[in-house]
Amino acid sequence: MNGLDESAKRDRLEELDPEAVEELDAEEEEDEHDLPDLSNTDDGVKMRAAPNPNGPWHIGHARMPAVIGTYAERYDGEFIVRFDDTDPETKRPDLDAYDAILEDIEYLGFEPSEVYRASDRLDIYYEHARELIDAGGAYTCTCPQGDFSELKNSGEACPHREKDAETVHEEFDAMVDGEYDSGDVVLRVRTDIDHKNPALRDFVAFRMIDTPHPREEAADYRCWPMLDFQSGIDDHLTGVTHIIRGIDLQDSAKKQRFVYDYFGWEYPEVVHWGHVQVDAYDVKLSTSTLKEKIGAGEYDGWDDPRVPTIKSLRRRGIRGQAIVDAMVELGTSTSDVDLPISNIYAHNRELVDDETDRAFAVREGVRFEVAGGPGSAHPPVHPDHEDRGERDIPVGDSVMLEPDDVPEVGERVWLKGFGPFGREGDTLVYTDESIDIVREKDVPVVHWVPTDGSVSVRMRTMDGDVACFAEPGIESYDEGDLLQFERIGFVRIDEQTDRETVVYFTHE
RNA sequence: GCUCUGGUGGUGUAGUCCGGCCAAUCAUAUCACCCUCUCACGGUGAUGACCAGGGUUCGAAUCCCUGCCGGAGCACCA
Repeated sequence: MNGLDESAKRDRLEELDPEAVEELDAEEEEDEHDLPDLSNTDDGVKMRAAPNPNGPWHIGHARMPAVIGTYAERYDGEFIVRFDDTDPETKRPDLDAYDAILEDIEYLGFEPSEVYRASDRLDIYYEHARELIDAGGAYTCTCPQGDFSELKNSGEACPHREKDAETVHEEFDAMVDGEYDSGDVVLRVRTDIDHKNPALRDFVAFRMIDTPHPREEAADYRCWPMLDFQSGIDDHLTGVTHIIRGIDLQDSAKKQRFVYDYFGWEYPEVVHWGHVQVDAYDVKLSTSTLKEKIGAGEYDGWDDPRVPTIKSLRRRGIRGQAIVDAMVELGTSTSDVDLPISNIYAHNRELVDDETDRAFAVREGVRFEVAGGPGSAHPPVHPDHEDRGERDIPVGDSVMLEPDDVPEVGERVWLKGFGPFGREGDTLVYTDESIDIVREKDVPVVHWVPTDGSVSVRMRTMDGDVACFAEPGIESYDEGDLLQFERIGFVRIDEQTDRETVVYFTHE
């Protein structure tokens, strides 16, 4: 049977056992995935997100948990979070970011099976460095940075490369004990000094940093591992089977394989993906840029609607699932990808539309007296679900319309859920006509609010705040609830006070 | 300069390994129509792509060559 191709196999099976074909089809349907298959999954799947906790996450960061979380579910595996916080100086960790990141992951709908902090594990790295020295795989080097770079580029070893292990041990111990200052000495991995790719030649594994780590538990260490060493050791020790990382780390696996070879370890499967760009924002998707601008007061904080962070999307009422869906659709290709924010919106709309109650709100309301009419309006809570009941909007002497919806004198308009009106001067006069005028005469149907009793709303959008009035009744919603302002878009109730309701605009 | 690595509609993706079933999949986007007391949701339809040029072949998105364009690394950042 193995000599046959898929379709021939299927045809043959069809003859022998039609039911089995149906089962096969059902299985295939379940097997359809947005993400490509992982290779080598027989021994399980364990992946990791290894963020540097130097700030809360922007939208691009959501891709890692989205994809590895999805893979973990698909292969019945797991994923861990490891904070790669081994640079107390130039990429200094932000103490609040550890929990902020874990919250973001939870909001996206995933739970890591384990959480590590590299800064808790220095002794483990030292231990492995010593083993590596014993294996002849590392040496201490006091070359000035520029000098080594020149030697390296011409494929020449530096004089320190042939030191005996004993000396290297002594010097490394002194590094660990903090007896050197920043820049004085490093521990290098002995790779291949004339490897054709200069990027892989004898890279740095440990260096000295004078600035104490912000975490108290790690503040006494001065000898810090570099990413390629630390991450390589940890991936093996924590049982990671599959690594996904950016194309900027394309050489990491190649560097780390030298270390793995010294230890006799097997390297995990690796997938590289490109960068994600999200449209619709003026700011770069960069933690340090955001930190700077927020610090300078250009934005209100990490959840300002104008800022491309996960916290911002969350506050706007976008479901974590919508972000995950959009990210998973991007796949894992090595080229850079553009993610239109509208894609996240489309997924969100699909998730929330059916269960979100409707309400009226007008921006820049134009006031009209009303004459006649039923005195109160009863539009449905949701047009597709009569069983959810109807709203009750008492109408006093006047209503407000949006400027675009104001009819000309003599024209008619249908106030949604209320009835037909004709404009006479600045008064809307009830005409008591049937809905046929909408169906047959193209009378526009518009939303509105009563002047009396409507609620002052501040709607925060990506383009700034908009003052609105919303129908009475929205006070009864809780903070965190979603609403659809009919003909405007979805909003999330952020804050209810006596004076006003603050909502965040989600999307149309 | 050296070394990696890519290029399918506006966007993302399938197909590329093992050439034909690809006049190229699906989603989103945009437009139109239908439904509708929302411009939401839903339905129907339309728009729109194999980077370029050569070669191999009966046949190329797929293989080969050249070119063009892009991304990344060559840090005591992650």
